[in-house]
Amino acid sequence: MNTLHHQMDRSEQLLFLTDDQLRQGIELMFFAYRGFTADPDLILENYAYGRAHHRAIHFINRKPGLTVNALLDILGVTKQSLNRVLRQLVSDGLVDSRIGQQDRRQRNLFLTEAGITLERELSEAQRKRMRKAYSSAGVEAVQGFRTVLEHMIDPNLREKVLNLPGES
Amino acid sequence: MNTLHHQMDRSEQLLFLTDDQLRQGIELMFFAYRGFTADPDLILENYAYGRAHHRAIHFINRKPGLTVNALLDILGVTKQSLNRVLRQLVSDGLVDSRIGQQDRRQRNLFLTEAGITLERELSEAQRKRMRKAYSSAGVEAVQGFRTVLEHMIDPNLREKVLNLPGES
DNA sequence: TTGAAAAGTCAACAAGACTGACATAAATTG
DNA sequence: CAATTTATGTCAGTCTTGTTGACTTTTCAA
Repeated sequence: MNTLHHQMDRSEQLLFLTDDQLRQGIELMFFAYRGFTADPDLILENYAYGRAHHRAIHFINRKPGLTVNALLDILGVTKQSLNRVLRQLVSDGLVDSRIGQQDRRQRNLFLTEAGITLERELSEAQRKRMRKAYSSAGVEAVQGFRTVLEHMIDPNLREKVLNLPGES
Repeated sequence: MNTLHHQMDRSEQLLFLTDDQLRQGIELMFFAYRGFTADPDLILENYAYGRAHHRAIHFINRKPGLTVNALLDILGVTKQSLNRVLRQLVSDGLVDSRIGQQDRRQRNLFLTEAGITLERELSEAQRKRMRKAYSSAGVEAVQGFRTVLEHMIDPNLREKVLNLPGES
């Protein structure tokens, strides 16, 4: 019902999106995501950590001092789930949890020196793969990649997530 | 050490890839993958199935009659892990496991009518999101998206996986 | 015939999600 | 000020999906 192109809006007609082309995109996402997580996963094994730890470390590094609730919001997991990971990271000395200045109920999360070191090791590996993919694909491809991914994010989260920029 | 661009090859110099741009790509992958799996996940809940079931169903539909070993190879999990899922799907009447014609040790996997129905429901949802993203992004963006993702796949798997085309 | 391969199974374990219930401290509101 | 809400943390139990290791059956191939 897609191949005879009634019912398609203008942009879809321009693209001629067959189910087969869409399926290729779907599989590409599946296999690429596996590649995307492969390098950090290997590193994390040496520390007996998992992806959950990586994600926490990434976003704490990304927005130093963010609160637990803010992190929960970004990660989209329950506080019990995050807490397990966070407790480990704090007791292992990778994350520092400081009582909030304005609101003493809140906890502001920071990476310690050790935390920053691990974050760097993980993100170096991930950037290396991303850099290779970007380089092989070329400038225009990169822009296209970003645009499609942005549109794949849930509309509710899109704004929140794309406006995350903190540091640089 | 990336910002002062020594040590970069030609294509990287052309792209001017800062760590910050790469980090944006990384986060885009994270959030987009979440969107990518969100719709099927909702559907699967109604059947008390998970992503593992979805993946099996997807690739059995993709290459009807493929063997257990071939599926293991694609999915990259242990046979014990796959077997648990497969056993459910077979006993629930979604997958048919037939003794191999040439080699009777093998099992050829097929979707039943019910399996095809569920596959369609799942892939419709996923294609819908993919179609929207593609349409909003435009033709050139789609090509770029595909190119970058292809390069993000593990080099070992890349060939194997991109040459999967079976049906259409 | 002997050994290897394909598939299946049992058992135990771990990570990382979930729900539900409850506790504490601090802020906010009436 | 008292009552309520918010932010965080924790305990306990469950589920899915992955893992290792050991073992069996059937079948093919040398």
